[in-house]
Amino acid sequence: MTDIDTDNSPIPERKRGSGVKMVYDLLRDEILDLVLPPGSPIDEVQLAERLKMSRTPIREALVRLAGEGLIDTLPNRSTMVANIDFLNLNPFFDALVLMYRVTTRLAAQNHRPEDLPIIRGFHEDYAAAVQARDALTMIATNAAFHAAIAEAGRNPYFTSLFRRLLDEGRRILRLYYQSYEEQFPQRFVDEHAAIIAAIAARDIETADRLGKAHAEQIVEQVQKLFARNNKLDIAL
Amino acid sequence: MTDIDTDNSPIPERKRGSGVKMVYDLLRDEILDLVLPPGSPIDEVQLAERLKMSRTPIREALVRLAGEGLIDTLPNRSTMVANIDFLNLNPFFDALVLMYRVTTRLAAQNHRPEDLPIIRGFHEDYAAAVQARDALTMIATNAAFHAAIAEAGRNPYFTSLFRRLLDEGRRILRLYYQSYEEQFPQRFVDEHAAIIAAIAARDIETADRLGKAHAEQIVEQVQKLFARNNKLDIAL
DNA sequence: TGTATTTTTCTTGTCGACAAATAAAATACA
DNA sequence: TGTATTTTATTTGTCGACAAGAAAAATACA
Repeated sequence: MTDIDTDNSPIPERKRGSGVKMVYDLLRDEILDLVLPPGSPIDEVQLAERLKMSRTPIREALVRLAGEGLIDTLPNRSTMVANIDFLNLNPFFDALVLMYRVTTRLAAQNHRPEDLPIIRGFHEDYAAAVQARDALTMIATNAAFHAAIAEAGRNPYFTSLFRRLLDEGRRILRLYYQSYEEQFPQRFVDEHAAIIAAIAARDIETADRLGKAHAEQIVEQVQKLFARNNKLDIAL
Repeated sequence: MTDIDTDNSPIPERKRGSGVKMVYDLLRDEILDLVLPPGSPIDEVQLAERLKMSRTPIREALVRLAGEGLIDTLPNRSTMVANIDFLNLNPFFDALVLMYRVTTRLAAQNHRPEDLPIIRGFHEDYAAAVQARDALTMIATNAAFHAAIAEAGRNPYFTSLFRRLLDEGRRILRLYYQSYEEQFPQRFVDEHAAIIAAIAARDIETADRLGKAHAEQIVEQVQKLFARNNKLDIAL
């Protein structure tokens, strides 16, 4: 082995403020896709070596992730990917259903014409993923679709909470879809279309009702997966 | 002026993890009490000198505060206390009213016996502040009272959003009470008592209704202050 | 005098190093 | 052999220093 890099390290330089964002995005994606499963230890030094930067920007990214509840930090000890409380998902479901409702309702009330193409774009991406039976893309595009609706509702407080819930939902769904290759039914695509129509028509009450029903469908679907999984666990 | 500290700097040492929390709490309090008004620049070096520590823990505290929306950071440039969008407080009011409702409802549903003494304690603190016509303590204890109710509701997603809204509310109220020495009416104390009763009785619907009415009262009160202030602004 | 360009200053972002706190390993002791 | 104590090792929290980026100041030019 020689001292000279095989690639002669041509461009090891990054732009000045990009380090933190790079680490943040990388870790966030790996956490949400369960590449880093809940409970995984996160080693600052190791990350620093891998990404060829000092610990400082990595530390800042970790602080931000901790603020969003994606990692847990034990003082003076280890830091690890946040666990999911599978024994009591009710608070999560409660918050998720309410935010589905509220953001859909507000989108019907406050959206601007330029919002609709964006929402429709994610809707089509989602439909394509359903067609292709690509569960992972379905999970991600579904979250993006509803996040876009929330943006159109123009309430940053609701939007930020909803994004956090959708992120957590990605982790939960990913956990079950990777083992069972389940898929969202076509029904969800149709419901998305109906939601878009209600928003475009500025029909607030219908949007509210559809948002709530859609959310409860999803919760029910997840709970079904859970029940089946628990039965299997017991059977084994 | 001599080089020797007047106090001989006897214990300049802090415990290891306490630096960040100290800075965070200090800045948070100063921001919420408008000691640092919206738009104030925050100088890392200056803070480091004042608190006799390096910039690293200060930076970490700033990252956390930015994550909570209390400060804004411009890349490679200044960082300053987050502004308040006075021209459009509707999203704030919408979110505030909904969280008042939801947290009060959930408290009626999920509280445990040990939660009630805590809630009643803040209730008494608030009543005392009203009696003493101490506007600042009223603002703070009112927020603490409702945060305690949210905790009893045991939904961390709602609680964290609600805390953020209550923080923002402290800033808004503080701005107006410091100029007009207005005060919350006795009515709010009575409403608080009724809310506690509904929670203790586990009367979910009543708690929901009272929480909503109480929130709308507060929003109306704030909007009244705004209207009066705007009239004065125009008159001047 | 007004505008464009260069220089300076000031603040932030990143780095490498060191010390404290904890966990793990090793040792002593019963 | 089992428990308590010391020692080692690993990881975090903090520090001081330096360089990049942008604003402000100074200069050049019309």
